[in-house]
Amino acid sequence: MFRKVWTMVKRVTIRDVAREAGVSIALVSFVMNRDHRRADGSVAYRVSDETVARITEIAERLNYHPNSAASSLRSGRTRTIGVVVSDIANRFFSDIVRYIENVAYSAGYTVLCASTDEQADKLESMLSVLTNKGVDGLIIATCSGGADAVSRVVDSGLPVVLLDRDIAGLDVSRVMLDNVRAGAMGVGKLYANGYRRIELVSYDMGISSIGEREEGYRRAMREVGLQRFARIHRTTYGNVGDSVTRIVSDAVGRGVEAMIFPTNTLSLYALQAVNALGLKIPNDMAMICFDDNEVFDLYNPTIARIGQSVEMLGVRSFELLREKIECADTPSSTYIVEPQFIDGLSSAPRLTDKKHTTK
Amino acid sequence: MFRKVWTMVKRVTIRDVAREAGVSIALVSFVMNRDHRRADGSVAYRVSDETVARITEIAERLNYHPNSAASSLRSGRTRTIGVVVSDIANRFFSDIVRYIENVAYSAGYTVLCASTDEQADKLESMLSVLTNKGVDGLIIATCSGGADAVSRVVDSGLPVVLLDRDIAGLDVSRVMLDNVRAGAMGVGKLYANGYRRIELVSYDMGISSIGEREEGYRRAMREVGLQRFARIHRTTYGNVGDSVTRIVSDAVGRGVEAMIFPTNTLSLYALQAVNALGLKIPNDMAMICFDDNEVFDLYNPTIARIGQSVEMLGVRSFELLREKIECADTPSSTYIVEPQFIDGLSSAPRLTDKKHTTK
DNA sequence: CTGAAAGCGCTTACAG
DNA sequence: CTGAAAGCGCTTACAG
Repeated sequence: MFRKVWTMVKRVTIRDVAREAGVSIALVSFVMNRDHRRADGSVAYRVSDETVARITEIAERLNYHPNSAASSLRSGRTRTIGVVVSDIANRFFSDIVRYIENVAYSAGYTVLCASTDEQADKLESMLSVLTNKGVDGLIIATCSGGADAVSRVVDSGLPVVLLDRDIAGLDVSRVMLDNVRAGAMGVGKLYANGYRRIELVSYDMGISSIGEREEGYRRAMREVGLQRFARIHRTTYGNVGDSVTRIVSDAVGRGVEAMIFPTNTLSLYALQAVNALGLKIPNDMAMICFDDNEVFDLYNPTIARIGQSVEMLGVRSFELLREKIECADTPSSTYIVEPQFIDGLSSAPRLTDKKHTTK
Repeated sequence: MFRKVWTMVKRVTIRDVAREAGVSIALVSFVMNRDHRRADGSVAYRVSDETVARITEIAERLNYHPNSAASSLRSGRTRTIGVVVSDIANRFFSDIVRYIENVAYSAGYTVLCASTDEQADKLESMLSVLTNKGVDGLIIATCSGGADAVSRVVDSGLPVVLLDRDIAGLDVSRVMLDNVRAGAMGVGKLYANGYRRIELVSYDMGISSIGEREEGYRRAMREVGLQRFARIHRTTYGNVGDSVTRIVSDAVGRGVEAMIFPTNTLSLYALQAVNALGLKIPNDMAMICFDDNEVFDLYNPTIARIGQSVEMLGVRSFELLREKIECADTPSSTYIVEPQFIDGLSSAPRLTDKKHTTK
């Protein structure tokens, strides 16, 4: 049965090309790889133009395609990278992966995807699958409890870029949002529009982005003298729906004027809660959401949110990874994406007859 | 520089395990692959339990991980599949890819993603990249003009499953929606709720799913005696926004009572148009959308739509592919997903004082 | 500027 | 039940 398959897909090898061209397989190999070598800057180009032309012509005519397993086995490189996120069906990550894919393919790399569902054991198993596959590097959005598994991969010497979520103390490149500023930004906008009792709905998940956004919120509340109103609600990932509704309902009952939902998933549950409770936004409660989703502009009223450039997150994380892969001495670097406030009626200036004091 | 990397990631090889265990490398190989062999049913299990235990224990202790490049080179299999869709950032496809990923990983396969942006030349280049990588099989949502490139891959003997979009005349497995029925379903629901002047907004793109949904619409209109109202508008992919708004505006002006938007992308643009035009749904115009998106339930009014099980699309396409990969003689089969109507207020019974005649 | 040769780490008949 | 040996198709020093 296998023999049948074998003969069907019988590949043209480098040997066939070499024979046809009357040169050695080494020369064919050299010609086929000249682009990569040039990109690396590692090897000088040394074959005459006519030889190159003849060999490439013959390769094309014979329909030669290098066997990448053989190439990988010999060279130790696969030109494949792994991208590990919490869930590729999560719009935030699927957008990023799309940009990574774009730049990776045009750089001659191929992308293996994996989702962790925010579970450390899945992260670990994904990392082991991908490293066994021999990926040249990894872009990782870690999850709570994932630090050890990621550290082990980093220690093995494999190039890693941390995306969106940090792990302290690792010598790796990083691409993340300025989360503290993003958290503070929500407070700033709401404050400027007359809201004072501003609360935050967050996760109890131990990932840096969440923690930093909370920190930004806290600091900003302090800075405008509202620390007495500061309150952070924490929901559990995977069980968010009901608790968000409960939290929002309770908050509105207590006279909370505005709430911030610092991830796209929380934001969607927040809108669901608003609908379920029949709240008038922003009169019953103002809100600022996070990330991007088409619903924010389609909803009535439009939803103000703090966005981050998924394009930059994707493109930069690939670029930083590529540098590490193609030049082992590249020092680690960090790229910080600035949050962008996208206005919406959900945080429109507060309508009120009584004046608020700042104090 | 490379030597440095080499020593850092110096792998434990099968030879080290064999030496440590005092057996041949062949036996180690056999033990390491026993699971896959069992799944194939192709080779009988023949090593004593104690030997297996000893070897696996040693492999674990030495932290042995098989080199998959070597394994692929020798065996001709990579345990990697390629998934080609139009855009992985499109919710419909990212959902499907997520399910494929789930089942693929648990079956020991890894997933390479690629997006075509509905461009045949990108499809072709993606297919060539993925086949060069030596994927064991491909799940393909083709695009307009992609038939030739896909046919060539199929002819090469590589297992292929067509997802969501058909190409006639190919001996491959298929997983698709019952598109004709889905198109008809929209008409049926609207008709039952009193709407008569029902039009369809579609693409001018040559993919089967679109064409079949149009066909279903046309047939259903004929069957309920409304062919005189049947009208299909075609927008151009990549330039949909403005034209949808124009089409909707014009339709409402002509007294059209309901419109069907037969893809998720068209649906989102439709909602944008409705907002831009300030239409009251369903009074100014009823609407039925397609696929799933959180906005449909969050929008006011809620949006009725025709959904398809992305889980089934993903899981089945992997299963059919796997069968083909692991048993070359498996005949092609087709799995049809039934459309599901999910109700919403956007197609609520028509409020009107004048009675409509069916004729 | 070009070639001969070693070898990457496995899997797979085949022989015992 | 187990081992010796060939070889998958490349890349890479090295020699000329």
